[in-house]
Amino acid sequence: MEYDFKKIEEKWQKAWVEKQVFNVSATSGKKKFYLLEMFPYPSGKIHMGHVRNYTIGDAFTRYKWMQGFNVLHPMGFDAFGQPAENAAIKNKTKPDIWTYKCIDWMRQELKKMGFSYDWDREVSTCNSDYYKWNQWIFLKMFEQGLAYKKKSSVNWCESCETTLANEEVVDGGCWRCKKKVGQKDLEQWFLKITDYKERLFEDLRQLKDWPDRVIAMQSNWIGKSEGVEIYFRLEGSDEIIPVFTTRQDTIFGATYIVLAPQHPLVKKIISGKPQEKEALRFINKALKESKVVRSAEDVKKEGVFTGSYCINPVNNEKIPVWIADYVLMEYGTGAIMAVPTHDQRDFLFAKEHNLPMRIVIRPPRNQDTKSPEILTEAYEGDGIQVNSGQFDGLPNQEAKKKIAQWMQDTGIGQIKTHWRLRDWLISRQRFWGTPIPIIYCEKCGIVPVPYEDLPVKLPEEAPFTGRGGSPLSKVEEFLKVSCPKCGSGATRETDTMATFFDSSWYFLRFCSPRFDQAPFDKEEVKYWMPVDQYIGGIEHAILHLLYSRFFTKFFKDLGLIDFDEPFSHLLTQGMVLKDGEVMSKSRGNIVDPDSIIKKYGADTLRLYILFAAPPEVEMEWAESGIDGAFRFLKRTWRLLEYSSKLNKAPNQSPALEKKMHRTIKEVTEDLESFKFNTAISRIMELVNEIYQNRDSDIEKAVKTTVLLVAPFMPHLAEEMWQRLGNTDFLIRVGWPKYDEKLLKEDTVTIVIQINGKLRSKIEVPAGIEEERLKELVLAQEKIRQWIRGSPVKNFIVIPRKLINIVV
RNA sequence: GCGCGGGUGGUGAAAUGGCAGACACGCUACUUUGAGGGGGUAGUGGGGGAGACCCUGUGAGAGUUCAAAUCUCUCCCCGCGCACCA
Repeated sequence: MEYDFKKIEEKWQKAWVEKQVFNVSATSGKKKFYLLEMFPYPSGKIHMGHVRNYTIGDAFTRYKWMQGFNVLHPMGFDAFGQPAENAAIKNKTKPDIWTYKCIDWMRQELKKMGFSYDWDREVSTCNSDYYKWNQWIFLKMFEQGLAYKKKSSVNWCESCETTLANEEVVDGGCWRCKKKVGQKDLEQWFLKITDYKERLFEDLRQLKDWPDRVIAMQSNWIGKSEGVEIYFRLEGSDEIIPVFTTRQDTIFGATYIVLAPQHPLVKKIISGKPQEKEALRFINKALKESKVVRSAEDVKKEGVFTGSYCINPVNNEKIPVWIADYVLMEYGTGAIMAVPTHDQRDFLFAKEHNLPMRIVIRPPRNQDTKSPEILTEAYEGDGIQVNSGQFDGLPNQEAKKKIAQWMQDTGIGQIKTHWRLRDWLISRQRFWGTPIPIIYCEKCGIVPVPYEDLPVKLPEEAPFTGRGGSPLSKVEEFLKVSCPKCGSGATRETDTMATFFDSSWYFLRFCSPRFDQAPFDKEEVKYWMPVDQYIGGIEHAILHLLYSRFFTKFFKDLGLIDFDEPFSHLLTQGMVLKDGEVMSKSRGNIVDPDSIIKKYGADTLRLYILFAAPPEVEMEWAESGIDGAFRFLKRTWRLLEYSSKLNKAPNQSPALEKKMHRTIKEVTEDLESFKFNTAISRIMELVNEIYQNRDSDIEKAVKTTVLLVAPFMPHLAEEMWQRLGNTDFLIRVGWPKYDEKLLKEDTVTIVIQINGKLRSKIEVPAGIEEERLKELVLAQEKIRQWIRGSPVKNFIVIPRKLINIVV
């Protein structure tokens, strides 16, 4: 009875589809569970990262089914994006043809893994019946003033001829083509996510079942900080330069201020100064650089003196005004007060350019506050105020509050809350995305496309040359329209939406994927949402999750839903590495899941990937581990042979029964916290125990084993279940239960330590009294020799576990 | 630079204050009269010992504790994220 995985896997994959076992509908009275994995970009082939993500999700889905939940587990494709356009340029094909081919391919591969998806709910974001609702949502946002246009200096990739969000710039280069990114001024569409900053920040508290790490990243990204805006007057002028700081306690140590190169006052300040030429050269150079300049270690702190001075309002000191590219126009007021003694970046800059310093906070152990020149680095910690006028002697945290209030009272500054979060640029000068449903009319201006005219469809044909902006702008029949308001000639917006827009609400679409009255059916969403368990890569910890949270809050405000947060539980899985590196085409270290499936079957791949490491951490791909997984499958399979001999077998072994119940308990607990690796190892132990007891009645234990492995290796489990004489699909069979009474042990082994070192063990009745235990231990020959008459200073008893004798 | 993870045998990893290395991979020996990534049994952190056993050991160092892989501090290294965030 060979284990023919190919035949078995095909058989059950077919059966699941034919009997529609994973097709669900909202059924009131039935407890629901919505499990979602981040849908893939259809690049063509699935990679190990997908396999890991979806295997984790599938195992949990099947477990939830067996627990009696009505489980929604959908799959779709995040199908818009630049690779399709690049493929069109390169291969003289069309983005839609390329994309749909890739989707077909990937769907095939996902099916071969035996994942429990309700395929009837599949969506692709590039279908007009999906992106129509992107446009609908955009129009709603436009009505609310949440979608607006502004001119803004954006990252511009010459190679891709497109704007890039800051998020899309990696090491000063385009995140796709890696080429250097410059800047360009364009009228762009933005979404006013900043209107939601308080709620996005406050509601993080609701997300108790998200990893702390992700909460921390989101929190830092939104970046609420309380501080003071301080007003510096330009010397010999009425011009005021506002500066935001959270370190107002260091204001007496501000020895210069620095403006961003884009600061509006820069040109005025330098004009007519001897430094003007040099300053202009520096500014022009800085403006050409992309906005995202990440500090490499060897990057010098570059900057120039403007020739102007301003007045530090707390002590009327005249301090120089500099320009430097380490100050960003986008953050704060585009100007900073520099305190080199207490900010490391300012310190490095001051050293480089020979600027003055003053210590204003004394570290707890350091008395010398007169010689800043001997410092080797800035002191950023807490301490006592010095050289700070009336605030001398106060602990700086206390001074922080007092100084803020004093500034507010005297008008030197104003207490302000500052947020880091900026509005979201969604315009893309690309073809393969959702057209922004806006029309420009010479008479009426910006006119939204009427709802009844949606969707604004992408044209069938467009020239894909890769040059000179978006292909859409060259398609006449798309471009030329009549104004919906006045009927005169007008043109369409040719920008398309960033694909993050598409994925910010797909989890809602899955609840009613064919609904044609609105993006989603309120009633369906009411039943299924929120997503009970969301699973995906850590790389989406900020943007995708933040945007999805933003959309959810927006829908709530529209009255379409009644919850604040879309994802109750979040699991971020680790990456799959090969030889310590991420698998990638460029590194040439990709292991194709398909080749593993051919050789060993999907169940083996699933088992291996779950067994190799806990889901949250990176896992190292080691092919040798596959053999072990394959062996375990065959070993489990062979249990059938022994169970066929069952009839003759005498009673069940009590030890085996005990092990069985213990295993059920442990596996259940492990699954609840996604510890698949230890869950599997416990099942392995149970199987080992069955083999030890194969001469007794093992029927119950084998059946239990089949149920326990069902989430991990479902094809094999279904086949075994059937051969054991059952007819139900496993997801409809209840998850096994354990008997608490059988878990109790009559005796326990207690470890005996002397001075913390393991010296002996003793087996005693489980309920033994402490005094009796003490007697027994001290009577042990070995223990007597170790103690050798020294007085026992301490005798620590940890019930049922351990004794430590201190002598 | 900032933020977040992590460092345990030859390998993937267990153990989250209480027996370090569960479960696997690999390796070694034996075994099964049928080879080719078959099954079974035993062994396997390092050092010492014929042996019962002993010493030692979780990146380095210090601390807390009866007891530390686990908690605290300093340092080193690796990975990931980021908008030099004032």
